[in-house]
Amino acid sequence: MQLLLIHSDYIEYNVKKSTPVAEKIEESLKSGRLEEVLAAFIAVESVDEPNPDETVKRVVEEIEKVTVQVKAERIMLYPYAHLSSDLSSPKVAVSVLKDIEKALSSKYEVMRAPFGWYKAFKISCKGHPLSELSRSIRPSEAKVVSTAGAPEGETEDVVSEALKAESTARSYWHILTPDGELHSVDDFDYSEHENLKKFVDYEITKNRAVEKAPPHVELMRRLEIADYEPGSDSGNMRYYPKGRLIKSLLETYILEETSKIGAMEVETPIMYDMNHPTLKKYLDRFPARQYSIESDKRHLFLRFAACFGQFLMNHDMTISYRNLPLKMVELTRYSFRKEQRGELVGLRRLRSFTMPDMHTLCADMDHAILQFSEQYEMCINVLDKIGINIDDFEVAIRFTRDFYEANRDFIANLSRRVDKPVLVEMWDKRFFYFVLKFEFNFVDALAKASALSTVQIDVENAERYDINYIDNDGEAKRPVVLHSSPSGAIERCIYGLLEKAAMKAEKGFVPMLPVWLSPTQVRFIPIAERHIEYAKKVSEQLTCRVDIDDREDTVNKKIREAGREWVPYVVVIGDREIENGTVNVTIRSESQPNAPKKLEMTPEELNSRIMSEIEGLPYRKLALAEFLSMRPKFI
RNA sequence: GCCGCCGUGGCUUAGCCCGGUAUAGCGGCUGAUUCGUAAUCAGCAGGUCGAGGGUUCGAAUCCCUCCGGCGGCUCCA
Repeated sequence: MQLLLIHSDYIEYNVKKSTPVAEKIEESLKSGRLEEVLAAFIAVESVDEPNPDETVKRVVEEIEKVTVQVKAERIMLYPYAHLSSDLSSPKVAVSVLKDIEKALSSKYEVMRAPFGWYKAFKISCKGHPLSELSRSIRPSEAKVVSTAGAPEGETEDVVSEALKAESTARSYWHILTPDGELHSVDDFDYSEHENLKKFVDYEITKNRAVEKAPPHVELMRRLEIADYEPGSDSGNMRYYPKGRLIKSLLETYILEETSKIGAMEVETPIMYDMNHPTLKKYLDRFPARQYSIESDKRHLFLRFAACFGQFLMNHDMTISYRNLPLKMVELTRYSFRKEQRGELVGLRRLRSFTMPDMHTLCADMDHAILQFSEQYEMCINVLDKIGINIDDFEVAIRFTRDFYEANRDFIANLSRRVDKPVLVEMWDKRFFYFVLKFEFNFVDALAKASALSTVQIDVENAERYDINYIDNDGEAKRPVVLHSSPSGAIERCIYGLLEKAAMKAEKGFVPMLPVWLSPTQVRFIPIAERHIEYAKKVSEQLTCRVDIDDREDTVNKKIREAGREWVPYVVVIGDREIENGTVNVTIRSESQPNAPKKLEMTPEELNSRIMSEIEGLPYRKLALAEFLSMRPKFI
C-alpha cells in the first residue's frame, strides 16, 4: 500500500471518463468536494493481496493518526494508481478502499472518489510541514516506512528537508593538525589526544560502551540546581534557587560579552505562524523538530532558535554599509526543540533550553570570515571564563569542499589557534544553509560529546528573508549572515561544569564549581550558639555570597555538609576567632580528599582573595536565606 | 520514535523470582546535648508500593496498557 496524505483547504473532483476497470457508481458520486480535509491518495499493491484486512487495519490507523495530528475534520479517499508500479487487482483494490471508508466513516466525514475513472481534480495544499506526508505500508513487517528516504521512526514527526538531507549527505572526515595538514581519521595517531579519539568515535564510528547514568544527573539534583518536572513534557526542567542563580549569572555574563563586541540585545516572540511563507521555507532548512500549538485560527510553532525573530526584524530595518557588521543578540529563554524521547538526558539534551543566539550581518564573505575569526576567539574566551577550557572540549569544523579550496589557510589557523588537532567534516556539496561552521564539543565522563559554542556562515537566509543593506554605491546588497552561540545552551554549560567536576573527582581531586558560579562562596560555621552573632558580624565584612550554618548540629556535620555542597571557602568561628580577630578558612580548591587545606587569615584578606577570583564577572546576592536554619529543602 | 533495563514515604532503599496491604537509614518534627574540621543521642510523624486495567478469596509481588527515568539506535545548542 502506498499512501500520500495531503492536508488541504479543499479538494474537489469531477469524473470524466471510465476506464475498463471502473466501478459502477451512482450519478451523485460523479463529482465531489470536501473542505478542511485530509486527502488520502491510495495505491493498493499486489503485496497487499494475501492479507487485505491487515492492510486496511493499518492504513486506517495511519490515516486516523494524521487526521488527529493535523486536526482535519474530513477525509477524502482518492484511489491513485500512479503511486505504485506494482498494483493489486482492481477487485481487491476496490474492496480495500471500501473497507477503509467503512472503518473511518464511523468517526469522520469521509468521501471516496470512484475507482477506475479518469477524474479531474483540484486541491489546495495547506503547505505546513505536516501537510504532505507519504507512507509505505508493507505487510508482515508491521512497520510503516516513509518513501521519502527518512529513517524509520521519523515518519510521524515533522521532518524537515534538512533532516532528510543530513541522512543522505556525503561527509568526508579528516583530522586537521595545527600545521595545516589533513590526516586520515583512521590512521591518525591519537595517543596524545585521548579526548579527540573519544569525540571522533562519538561522531563517526558511533561505538559506545558505557551503560552508566551520566554523573551530572545525580549532581544537578543533589546540589539542588535543577530537576525533572513530571508535570511538564519531558525535557522541560525546573530550576531551584541555586540553579536559577547559576543560570542568571551565566546569562548575564554572556550578554555582557556580546555587548562588548557591539551586539544589540533584542527580544522576539517565542511562537510563530507555521504558515508564514518565509518561515515555512526556513523550517525546511533547519534540522530540528518543533513543538506545534493550535491557537484559535493559526497553527503556531515554538521557536527553536532566535533566527526568525531577528531576521524578520532585519528585513524591516534600513541598514547602511556603515552599520556593518551589524550584530543582534537574544538570550532565548526558551528555545524549544521536540527532540525524540530517547535523546533526552538530564541537562545535556533538553526540549526547552536557554541559548544566546547572536546574528551578524557582514558586507561580504571576506568580512564574514574576519568576523568568524573574531567570534571564534570570543567563544574560546567565554567558555574559559565559564570554567570550560580548551582542554575540556574538542573542535569540529565543517565546511563545503569549495569553501575549503578557497580558504585553506584560514581554516588551518583555526586548528593552530587551539594548538591541537581538530575534527573536520567536509561535504562535497552544500546541504545546509551554511558553508562553514565550527562547534566546540564537550566530551563528558561517559565519552559522549555535545556541542557548546558554535559559529556558522550562512549564505542563504539573507535572500530568503529579503535582508539587504545599502552599499556606498547606493545599491541594495545582500549581506552574509553569521549565526553564533558564544556559549551554546546555558543548561548545557552547567552540564559541562558538573561533568567536568565529576571527572575530576574520579581522578582523586576535590570537585567544585568556579567561585563566581558557586551558590555559596563562603560558609560560616559557628561552633556554638553564642558564636552566631559574631559570625554574622564578620560576614558583613565580606562582599560576596556568605551564609551561616546556624543549625543545631555538630561542627563535624556542618563541615561535611559544606563539603557536599562544594562550598569553596569554609570558615569555622569559635572563641579563638573572637579573641584574635582572624578567620580559619578551609580552601576547597587547594584541598585534597581527606587533606583539607586550612589557612588563617583576616576577613579582609579572605575577601580580597575572593574578589580577585571573581573580578570582572557578574555577581548576584545569595539565592537563599543567609541562615541555613531558615532554608527549606528542595530535594 | 524503536529496542533493553528500571520506577516502593521528601531522598536512598529491603521485600518482588516462590502472591497474604511493607524494611531500614537519611531528611522533617519533639526533647536532650552547645560541641574546634567529613554524619551526637532518644522519641514521634510520614507510604492509595509511578498510573490505569486484568487474573485471584487476596496483588508492591503475576499479566496487559500507558506515563516517567536510564542505556542503545538516531540526533543536537
